Amino acid sequence: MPRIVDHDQRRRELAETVWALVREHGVEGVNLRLITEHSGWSSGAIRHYLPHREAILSFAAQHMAERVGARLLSIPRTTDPLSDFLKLVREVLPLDDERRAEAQVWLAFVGLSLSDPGLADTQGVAYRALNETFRQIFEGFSALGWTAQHPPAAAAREVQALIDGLSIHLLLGQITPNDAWTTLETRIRQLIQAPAV
Amino acid sequence: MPRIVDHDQRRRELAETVWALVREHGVEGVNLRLITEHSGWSSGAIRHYLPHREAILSFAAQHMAERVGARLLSIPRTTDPLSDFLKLVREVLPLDDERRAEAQVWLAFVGLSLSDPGLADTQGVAYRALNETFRQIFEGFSALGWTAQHPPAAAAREVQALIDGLSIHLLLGQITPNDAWTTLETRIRQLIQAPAV
Amino acid sequence: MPRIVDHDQRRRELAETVWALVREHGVEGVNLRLITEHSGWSSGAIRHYLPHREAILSFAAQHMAERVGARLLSIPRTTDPLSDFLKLVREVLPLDDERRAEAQVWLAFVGLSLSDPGLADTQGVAYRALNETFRQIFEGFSALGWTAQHPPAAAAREVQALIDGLSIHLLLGQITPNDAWTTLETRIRQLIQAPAV
Amino acid sequence: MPRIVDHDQRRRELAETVWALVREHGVEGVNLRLITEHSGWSSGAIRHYLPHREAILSFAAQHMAERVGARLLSIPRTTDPLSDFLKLVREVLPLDDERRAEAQVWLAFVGLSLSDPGLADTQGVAYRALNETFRQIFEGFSALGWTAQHPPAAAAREVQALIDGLSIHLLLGQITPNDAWTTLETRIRQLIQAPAV
DNA sequence: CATGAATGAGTGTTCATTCAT
DNA sequence: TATGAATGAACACTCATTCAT
Repeated sequence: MPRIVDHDQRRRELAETVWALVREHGVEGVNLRLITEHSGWSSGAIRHYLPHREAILSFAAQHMAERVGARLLSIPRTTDPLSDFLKLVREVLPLDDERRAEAQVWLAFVGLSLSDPGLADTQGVAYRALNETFRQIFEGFSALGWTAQHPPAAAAREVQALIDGLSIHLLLGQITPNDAWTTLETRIRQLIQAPAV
Repeated sequence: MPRIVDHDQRRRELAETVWALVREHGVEGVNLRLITEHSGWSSGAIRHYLPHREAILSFAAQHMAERVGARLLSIPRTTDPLSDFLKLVREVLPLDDERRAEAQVWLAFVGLSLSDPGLADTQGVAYRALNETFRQIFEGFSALGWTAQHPPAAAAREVQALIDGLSIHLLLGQITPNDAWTTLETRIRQLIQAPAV
Repeated sequence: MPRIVDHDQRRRELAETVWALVREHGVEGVNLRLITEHSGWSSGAIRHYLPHREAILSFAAQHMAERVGARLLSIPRTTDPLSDFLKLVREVLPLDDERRAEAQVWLAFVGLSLSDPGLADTQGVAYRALNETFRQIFEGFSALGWTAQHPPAAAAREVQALIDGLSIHLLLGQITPNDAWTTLETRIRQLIQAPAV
Repeated sequence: MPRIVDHDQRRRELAETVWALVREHGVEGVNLRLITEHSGWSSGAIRHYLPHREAILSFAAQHMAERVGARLLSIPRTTDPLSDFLKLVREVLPLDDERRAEAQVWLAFVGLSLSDPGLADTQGVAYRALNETFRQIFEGFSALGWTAQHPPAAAAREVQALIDGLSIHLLLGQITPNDAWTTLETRIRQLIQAPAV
């Protein structure tokens, strides 16, 4: 009997190699030679798990979205929902190196997804997942009477746009992590205000 | 006697071909064969004006930024500065087909600029030019006493992030032009409020 | 205790899969992946019976020749030798779908055998076996005084060439089964004529 | 101005290299590396004239058919039509090395054409061109009253099948050039008989 | 200025074969 | 016996770039 292999585990391992290469060379700069060299696998072995380049990149993009999503879910809830929300938002902004790496991969794939319907799907799913999360949170605040004038969907939309816009500017090195965070936090605190007792 | 040719005019003509190709094939999908076929020029002729692929793409990105910048400058000033500002902001959001095309090119290049220092420069210049424009406008409002609590730089930063984030979501087809504009306009009107007399 | 397996039976089963694939993809289009998929065997299992691709193809060609030969031998003899001969000849012309499939495999291998000595051997053996059969038959007619002027060997040669030529033209779709059969039958009836009493 | 090149001349030159390689390695054994090595051209140069492997092989097959056709047309007519016809037929049988080489290429392509519609077309055209030539010749004999019982179309069909069958057997080394020629000549002389005066 | 022929390294992908299990 | 993971050379093809004309 041949060795038994967890195909999905292998794919996830490979995705991490791909992320690193995407950061360094851009998505289109990632080729199979680089992947074989950095992953230590032969091209044939890779093919067992992901049949071609497109599948490799697509899986890497998808797995990245899943990883971020999973991390958001793992944030513990406290008795302070505003603080919880700020913590969650902090998880997606590229304020430190790890998150910056993730965002680089995200932006590289977003740029490509404009002319690649497959990647566009992946990006769409990721957008909607986060949007839904935000909307539910704002509905929670709304139920508490904490968001006077903003409909939850509009607030979710605005915060998400602000996050993605600030992310780009952070990645381009045009704003500092501090400014980005202040901008976002200030706006969120405006949107969500506990009613005076 | 060599024919007299306006090199820069030629380059600009070429850039328009490149934009169209970037939209259809993505930046990395643009190759010289496509450019020769769609521009009607031979590869050798192209070489006279832009020596290699990188220069072609870089010029196309730069010229795009300049075109948008020029359009913003051409907006006439009226006696209603808020309305002027909203008009200006509308010019950069991808709400119609023309602007959408521009934004596609922009985002394609942004995605690439993460792993390409040359393009990153171009994007940085474009960012700072717009940021400066916004800041000056907000300073104008500030001088009028129309922006109570927001420092001009912070307001400019926020609006610019909102624009770029909404642009991405528009390009990805995740929000409607209407929602995008409402989100942006509402926020700008919050930031800029004429003091009660 | 190892399972007892009839190796030759397995090989013959495999050959039938290979024939089908040869018809659809051409000899060179047949690869191990296709064979594993269509035979339901793993590549390792195949290897037990036929060590490599060349052996697989060679066996398939050989087994095809044997199958045709066996069918010819199984034709019952009657008291009418001319009719028997015509029946035999009908068995090798690709006039119906089954025989057409056989002939396709034959021709595919013939085309290859020009640059593959191993296959050429197989084709040579098949040629000589049929030639011998034909010669003996013509010698029979000769003994009966039914073939006035044609030496048996020459007649065998001509009929065999006619069969193979017509087969190619049938396979290429350039003549109809009817025309092919008429051509062959007419010629055979000329070659073999019962003497007037 | 770049060097001016006769594309078709180049293609014909290339075809000769391809023929030699087909003879040695079989059609499927011909790869671009071999072609570049034996033609002395770079792969890119080849691409200028024939865009991919399929086009190279297809052109080689087609050009071979055209070459044989042209040679048949160049045979001078004499006052002895039977002798002319025998001369023409000799031109297509692989009796000497040059014609043998041609026939090898032909057979290799025929074998492939069964699973390749494009090549099948080429082979069909070649078949019909020769068939038409033969039929017209037999009609000429018929008009002279030299072919008593055989309809021209049937005679053409038979001779063509005989030629192709004998060609295969010659290529497979199963008959001698002498036997092949005797078989064919004898049969043709039977089909075409000047009426007794 | 302009052409397009020519280069050849580099790409993704295929595939027969090996071999640990 | 049998599996299928793993190998890596080979393949057709692409492409930015060079350069003689």
